Amino acid sequence: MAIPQSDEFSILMNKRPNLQQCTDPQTECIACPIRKMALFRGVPKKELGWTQEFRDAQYLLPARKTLYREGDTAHSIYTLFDGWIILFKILDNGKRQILRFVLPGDFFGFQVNGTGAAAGYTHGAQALIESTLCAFPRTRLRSMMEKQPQLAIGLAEMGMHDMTLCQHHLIGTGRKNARESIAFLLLELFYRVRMQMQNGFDEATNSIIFPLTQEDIGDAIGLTSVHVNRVLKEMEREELIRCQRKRLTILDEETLMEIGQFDPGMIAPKELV
Amino acid sequence: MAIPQSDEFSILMNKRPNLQQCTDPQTECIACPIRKMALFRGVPKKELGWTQEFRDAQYLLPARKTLYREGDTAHSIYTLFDGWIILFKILDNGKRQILRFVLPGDFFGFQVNGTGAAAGYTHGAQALIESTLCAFPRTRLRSMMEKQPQLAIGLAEMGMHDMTLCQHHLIGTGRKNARESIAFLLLELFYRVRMQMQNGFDEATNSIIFPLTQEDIGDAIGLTSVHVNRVLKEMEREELIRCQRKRLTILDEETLMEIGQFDPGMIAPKELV
DNA sequence: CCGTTTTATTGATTTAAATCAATTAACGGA
DNA sequence: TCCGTTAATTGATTTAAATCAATAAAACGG
Repeated sequence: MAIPQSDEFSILMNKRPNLQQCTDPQTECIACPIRKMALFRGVPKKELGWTQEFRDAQYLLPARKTLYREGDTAHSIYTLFDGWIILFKILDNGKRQILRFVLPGDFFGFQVNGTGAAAGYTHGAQALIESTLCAFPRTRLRSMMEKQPQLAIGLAEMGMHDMTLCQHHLIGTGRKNARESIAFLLLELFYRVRMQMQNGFDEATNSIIFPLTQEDIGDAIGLTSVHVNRVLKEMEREELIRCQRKRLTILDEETLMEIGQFDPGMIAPKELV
Repeated sequence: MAIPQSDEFSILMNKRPNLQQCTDPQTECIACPIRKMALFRGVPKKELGWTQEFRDAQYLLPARKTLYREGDTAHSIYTLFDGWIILFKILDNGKRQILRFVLPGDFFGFQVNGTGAAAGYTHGAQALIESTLCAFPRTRLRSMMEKQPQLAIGLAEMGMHDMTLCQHHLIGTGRKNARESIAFLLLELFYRVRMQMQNGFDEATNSIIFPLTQEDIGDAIGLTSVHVNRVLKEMEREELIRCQRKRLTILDEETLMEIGQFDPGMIAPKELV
């Protein structure tokens, strides 16, 4: 299947040196296995033909590479097809705050400052592991939504879900101690990977792929990597978790949920009505 | 002008004992002065007639009263017409995290767990000062959006704006110290009140109405009221601000912006495209 | 496989903010 | 205007987490 190269494509490739176009895209939108949880969840299958037209192309972003930086001109919005991406912001003092962990099916890149051609991303985006992205030109987003109101509703619903996660992170950094906050984050990511990543979860060992460094964890919840390490080590000594070799194993889910005040329902996707 | 009492009205009045219906609503939706920044921003004026039909009624919520608690059945979504409301969550340990400050024109009450009749609010809502609300029955939200896609786009845009604020709060609690975090919050609220509240801003003194207690400030950014007090006092000694008698005066905006790493553009309402 | 660069780990010390504890000031209602 | 309650203020002390510092262990790129 050939995907036509739009104008946006060449722009995108110039501006995003780390991207490689997928020569053999894995799916058409209509058959997309993650569609049910993604932006197009509410869009009837027969309508998905035109989604394909809007879509720019599928791209591959290698592990640890930057997709865009804060302030970069925002040409595209993205759906993550496969992989793991972080959105973050660097402060004046050099510290980094991770704003969001993007997993397959999640939609990102729509938060910008300014409008039209002057729109610039409010945050940076970087891959933790090799990731496959579907890119949609921003310029067509509004007409897409006008053509298919379900899309706007879907966008609002996803926004609501992201908001819930952001608020829980806020609670974590604001009103929980390191142990509680880390327990919550580990469980959140564990449940999300289990739901969203085809190959991320290993049922036999109750473990997930976990590409975060201890510094990443710290930057997500406002701690130093040193302190994250101490807390993780203690949790390992208590046989609550095992966190090694880019794999996170949950050994005592119940206790961990109590510590983190975590309930899977809290992070389940929401419907608007 | 008589507003018909819907079924939802009686439900609402039973479930929300603090609410009083406005006998003389201040405006029809079509003439609403805050519409331009609210949910109906994008809706053409000639279409606003039906908004009126969807709207339940206008209500008055006295100062310091609770509108709803976390877990309460979610019958309505709200637009704040006038006043000041906080959305918050109480943790197991009794601590409170303020999630959002709602100012006139803001839309809230749509974050729920569960669907349909089982939907319950994920957070509590309480008035800081006497507030006037427009209530819309949740059950009609989807049909409203299908009738008027602009509404869904507007909702997505407002969600994006709220998300930006939430992310900035996350940065504040996660990666800023008390002084920086407080400076940012004061400026954010100062700018928002100036933009959103007709009577909130006094140009002569460069001050705003500021009904937060020092405990509220602390609960918003993850500090104790004792520490908030010390930082505020120091800022007053430095002639950066004056914060007394429910009024906040900004004396040295420039320095304060530097301390808080604040830029008004960061919190400006965003457009989706 | 090997040198290089990141990450993880652990100990010693410091510090920003919490906690504990009183007072004083302001506010709201009778 | 008085009284009871809530909010603000200030000092003394403790503590969770940061910082500083030094290896050890993994991961990576040829």
